[in-house]
Amino acid sequence: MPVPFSSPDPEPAVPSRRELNKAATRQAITDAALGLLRSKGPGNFTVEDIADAAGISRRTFFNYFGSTDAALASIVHGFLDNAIQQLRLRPADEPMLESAQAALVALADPKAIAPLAELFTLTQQSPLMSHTELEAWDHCRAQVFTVARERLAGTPGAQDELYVHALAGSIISCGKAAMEVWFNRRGPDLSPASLAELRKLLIDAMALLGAGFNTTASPSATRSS
Amino acid sequence: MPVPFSSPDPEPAVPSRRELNKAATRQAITDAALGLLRSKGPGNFTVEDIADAAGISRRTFFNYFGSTDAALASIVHGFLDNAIQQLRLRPADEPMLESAQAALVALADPKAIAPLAELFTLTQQSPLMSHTELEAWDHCRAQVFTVARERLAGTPGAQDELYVHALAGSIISCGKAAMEVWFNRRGPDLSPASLAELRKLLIDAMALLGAGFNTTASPSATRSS
DNA sequence: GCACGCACTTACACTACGTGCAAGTTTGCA
DNA sequence: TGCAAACTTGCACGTAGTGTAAGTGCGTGC
Repeated sequence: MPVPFSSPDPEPAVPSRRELNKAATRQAITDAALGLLRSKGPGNFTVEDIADAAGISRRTFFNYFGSTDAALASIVHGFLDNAIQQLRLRPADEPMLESAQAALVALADPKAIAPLAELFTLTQQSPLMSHTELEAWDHCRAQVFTVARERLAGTPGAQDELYVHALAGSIISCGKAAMEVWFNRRGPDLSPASLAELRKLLIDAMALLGAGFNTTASPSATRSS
Repeated sequence: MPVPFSSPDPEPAVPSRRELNKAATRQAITDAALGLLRSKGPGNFTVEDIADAAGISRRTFFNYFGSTDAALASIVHGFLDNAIQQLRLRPADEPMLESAQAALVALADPKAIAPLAELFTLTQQSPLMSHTELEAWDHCRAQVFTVARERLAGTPGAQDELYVHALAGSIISCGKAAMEVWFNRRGPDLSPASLAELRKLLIDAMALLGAGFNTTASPSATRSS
């Protein structure tokens, strides 16, 4: 407490004590959940275990998350929300596929992807995570849909609901596909070479989509480095 | 019954009494679940309610399905399994997107789509169904992946895991998009005109995918009849 | 036709989930 | 300092889902 005045923190909209407490509790919960996932494996711990590890009551856990899955999926949500943020930063007149490519590549960074990679490797072999993870991706799809609809509002021939829905869904599917292939190949490897491969996979996936999956007409898309 | 011998039913591998009983119970459960969904709305009935309505014990319900959601999602599974069957019937040298188009259009038939349409309209406004429905679509995606991998085994430039994963995911996404747009527009309408529109949406969605979402280069894709 | 074995159903018990409620505690504000 | 709102907590309750052991119906070999 160096400053006697109101704002020791130069952040916008001065985060109040309450907000900081809530954020800390939230973080403590996800940390505890991830720790238990590491030590006991998926499905082998209860909400009470998480609450104890986080130093809160069982009831309070449910004030933050609806289930253990939801607590863990918040990691995926964090990553994908970040991706959406990147997507919104792209110029509005850029083609959607290029924007998606850029947003995803920006996220292929150790800092952002490390928790996701660990979560993925810890839950890969068990279908216990699938529920909420699928929901997280679908939530992201809905947000891509919103962004795409805003952008294409004035584009002739693309104002169709069908076009926007299909595009958003396909972008998400290709992003998922790239990540899945990467995890299958590299596991929890976060080395620069591995991340470079992820970036290439993401770019290639979007290129495939843009080329309509025509293998004959995609010069630099399907071959590895 | 023209034959006095063992098989009055010309089906393969004579379904035994046990199998018939199981199938009947399974059907009774899904019927009961759908009925309760109609009368009470999503989330307003329990497993015990379903079991009572189906004339079985609560425990037996769990011998067939893991949750109420799963019981209802079996309808979606039935539809999508049917679609996969149609897909497998297509000639192996046909382009995947055309096969998918054909398989989906073959399913745009009142008989096959009626239960799906009702389920969809009953659960549309509530997210209670999303879990298992997303899983059903993802299960279908995995099967499309398998079919695609088998087909493209010898195709040069397409042997990539990435290509097959991205293709399968995108096909599913576009199929979902077409159905979603159709339900949003038509609700539970199963008239020939409505089904014709669904077929058109499915065809258009696959065409969009095949054209790489290039609006400029898709002559007959995005306009309604 | 009869009895044995297996598949299936059922009741019971138990753990864990998720939520409403009515306290108690902390924070923001006058 | 004192009050109000936000937040945490313990308690109670209904429901989900599973292990187990006993009962019932079906297929099979004798």
